[in-house]
Amino acid sequence: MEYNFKEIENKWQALWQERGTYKVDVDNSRPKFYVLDMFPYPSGAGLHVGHPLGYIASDIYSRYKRLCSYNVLHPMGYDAFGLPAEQYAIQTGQHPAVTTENNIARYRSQLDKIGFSYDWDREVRTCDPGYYKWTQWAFLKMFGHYYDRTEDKAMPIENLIARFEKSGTEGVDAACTTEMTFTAEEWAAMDEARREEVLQNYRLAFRADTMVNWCAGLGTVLANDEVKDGLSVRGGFPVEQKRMKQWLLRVTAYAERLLKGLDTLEWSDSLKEIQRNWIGQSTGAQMFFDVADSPLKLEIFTTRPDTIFGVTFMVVAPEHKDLMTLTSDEQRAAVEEYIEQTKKRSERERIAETRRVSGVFTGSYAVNPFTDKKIPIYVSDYVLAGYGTGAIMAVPAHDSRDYAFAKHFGLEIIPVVEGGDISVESYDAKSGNMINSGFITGKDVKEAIPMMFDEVERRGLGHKQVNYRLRDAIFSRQRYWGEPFPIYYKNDIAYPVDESKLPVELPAVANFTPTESGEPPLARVEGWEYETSTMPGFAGSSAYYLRYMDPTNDQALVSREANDYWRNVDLYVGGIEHATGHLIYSRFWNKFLFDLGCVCEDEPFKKLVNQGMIQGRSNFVYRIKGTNKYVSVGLKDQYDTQEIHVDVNIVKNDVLDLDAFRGWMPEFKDAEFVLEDGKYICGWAIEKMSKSMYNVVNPDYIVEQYGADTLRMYEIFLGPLEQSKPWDTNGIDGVHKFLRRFWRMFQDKEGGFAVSNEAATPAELKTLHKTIKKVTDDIENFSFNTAVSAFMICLNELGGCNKREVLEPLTVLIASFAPHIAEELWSEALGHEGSVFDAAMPKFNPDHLVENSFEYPVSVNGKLRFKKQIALGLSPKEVEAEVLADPAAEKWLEGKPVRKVIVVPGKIVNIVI
RNA sequence: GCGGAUAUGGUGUAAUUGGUAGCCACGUCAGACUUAGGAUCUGAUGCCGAGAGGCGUGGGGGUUCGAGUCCCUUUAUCCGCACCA
Repeated sequence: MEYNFKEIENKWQALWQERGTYKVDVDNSRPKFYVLDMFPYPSGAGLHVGHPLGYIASDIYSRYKRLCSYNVLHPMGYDAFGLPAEQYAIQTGQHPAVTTENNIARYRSQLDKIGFSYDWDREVRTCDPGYYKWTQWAFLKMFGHYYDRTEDKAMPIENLIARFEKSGTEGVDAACTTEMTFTAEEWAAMDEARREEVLQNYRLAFRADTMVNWCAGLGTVLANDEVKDGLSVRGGFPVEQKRMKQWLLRVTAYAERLLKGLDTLEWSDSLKEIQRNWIGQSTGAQMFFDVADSPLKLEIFTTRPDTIFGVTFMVVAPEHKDLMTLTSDEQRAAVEEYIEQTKKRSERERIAETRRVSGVFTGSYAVNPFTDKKIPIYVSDYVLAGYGTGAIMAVPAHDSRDYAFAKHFGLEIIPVVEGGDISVESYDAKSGNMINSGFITGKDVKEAIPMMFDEVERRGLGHKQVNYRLRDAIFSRQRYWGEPFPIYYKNDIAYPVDESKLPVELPAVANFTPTESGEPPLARVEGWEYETSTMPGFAGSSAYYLRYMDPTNDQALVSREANDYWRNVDLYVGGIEHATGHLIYSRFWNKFLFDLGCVCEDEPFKKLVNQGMIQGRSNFVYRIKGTNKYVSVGLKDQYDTQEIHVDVNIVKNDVLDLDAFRGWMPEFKDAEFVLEDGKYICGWAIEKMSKSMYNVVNPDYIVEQYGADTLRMYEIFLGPLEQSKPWDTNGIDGVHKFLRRFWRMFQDKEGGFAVSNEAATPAELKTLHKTIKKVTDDIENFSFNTAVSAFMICLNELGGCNKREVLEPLTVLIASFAPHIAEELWSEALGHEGSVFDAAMPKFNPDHLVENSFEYPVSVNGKLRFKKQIALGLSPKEVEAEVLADPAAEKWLEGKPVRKVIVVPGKIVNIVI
């Protein structure tokens, strides 16, 4: 009986569905384990062979945990709202609701073919009203809360109002956009509009007039993580800075907790580092500089208060709030022109011209509080309005940007730290002795910094301050395909929709295209009485892992019972591209819900594994220029050729199928070839997998040709999970061959299933238990590629062994990787009823590994070494004699039977007991 | 510029974590069987050399009895941040 993977896979996929094999529920008698994949955007292109890698890895782990008798939650859903889905709809001229539905159906059929263990009863779609009700609900909660720094958590906005009524801002320490001070009387005197304006300064979801990333190509604003190098991540359209009134989430309120929480997570160091950089914490001093002949004080932020004796000028950002006040009449025209110029420069230009020095003197002077010298105040766009206070104290001797600026404008440069040569360049290092610096002269920089913090505070010049690079997330999009805001307006005051009225459903419209002006599509809907922007893509994906726990609950996002049991995600598998987007927002969202007492864990994703990207491997043919003749790669240098991508599906092991090539496209119909060794060998290169490079491999095709089990095992056999690597269909035969061999082990010579009940030999048991140990260790370490190797070694060693005692545990062991074949063999060849996944993971028994090596202490040449055993220039026999005569070794070996002493000449000693 | 990662045969990779580098596959070569096939099985396969032997983990240095692994330095590639004070 041949290994008919098609029949087996269809049979078991149907049976799993019929029996509800992967359905899970809260079961307090068993420990839970939650394995989550980052749910996909159902794009129009469908899955290519790279997409399922992470799903396969998490599926292996889920099945393994289940075999270890955990109650495993392993759900799947669709991130269906947002730009990608909408862009696809616009491109194809169909309604996003229709394309989304179609794309989901296609994804589902592709996923089903691979044989995943998802509990599809728990599927969520972010575009379902029943789902986005809870996205809107969370938004309302954020609207109704502020972040209290004293309590270090989110608190109801009513508490803040009560405090304002009682004592104004006195004693209030809350996260806000701009610091405010007012009394209870002043609060009482405010009208409703003014009060709401004040509250928006504190709400965790708030509306503000701020500089935003405006993308005309997409017709919407974007969050910082959706912009890269001045271009939109989706579509690559230019992005400009524009002042607009937008909804934002006060993510910055959680900056410190987001940073600290990282230490508790089992994430890769590189991913944690990306998040740390994104949050960008820096400790420094917030200080006030007096402005000469003015009541104004200039507030700055610096991480190097030690260099204050070297401050020779100040710089403010073009958008600085006090700039016009600082500007003298003589300089007014020049400054105004500079501001105008800055506005015109796009984000891209600013990035491109990073090192170009520009700026204008404001006409005012500040006073250096430590030297009492008058120093000029400049405006320049190298100072950013959005970071710190939008103003800096410039220390040209020790900051390369200040240095360039000082050189350009001929300003004084005073060195205050020893080291470097400031006639050539600034000395930026944070080490060396202070010079020219009054009371800190002679101190090291590391000592001087804390001394200056103290001195600044003692003199009342300012205080120590922690700053973050992280910005509040822009939360509105001028697009159609997203969650509507549960907000309506009266006299431009925002009011929340009552919770009982949720969800506010997205209206069906015929025209959903964005507009150039930024007027959202919903503004065209007659009778639409709510906010016309919609929420961004990350809104729906921020709490989906909670919804899987209790997907149909219409009373709560997740019930207390379900959340108490499933808690948070034990293993999260997905791409690293979400490091600064989804993975920050989700953590923020979860921490907020945690503060409210809605969820029981502070962090959503305990362990996270980033699968590497699977790239394409393109093939090329070489056309001799001006002809229809193609030359094999080894001979191409003898001709003047042109490289042409050729479909990888008509190439096998880099050998071109000539007939298939002639039939591929009309222009190749009469192609002629210059062969080498009778073959046409193609060139190859690693590139992104994309249609235009003809290197896309569809998983459906692989499943058709080799079966899902082969696809699953081959994907992970390609290399380490976390590493990026190219897909190469060559080589898949090795894995397929392995599965066929495994299948044949259960058969007799006539080809019928027959397993022997004969007892296994010690050698067979040794192989089996070595494999159990290796494979379970490898799964725990996500080293799936080496686990597959271990299976292959196992079969090589077992030869034709067909004993039940060996095959039965092997079948369970392999079931996580190749579930279909395991199920079939489990029931048909081994005669079990029910699923192999109701069995238990085979237990490793070290007794079967007869030979064990141990380290032991030994003295050689008078030196006692405990770590490893060393023999210097001795023959094996001499070492053996010496080792056995060694009192330390003797003591260590006491009572242990010595089987063998292994000596690698002159090098190693191992004792086998 | 700052931060992170990677570098091993023709190819993908492995290495008990400092102990005989190249496991397992692909490919290639040779052989067996054969209904001639993209089936199955067996063997060989890092490089140089006829051989003994020598050389070999991007380059250079170091620690060590011993380094793919640790340290310093350098190069290349990829990723993240980027005028962040």
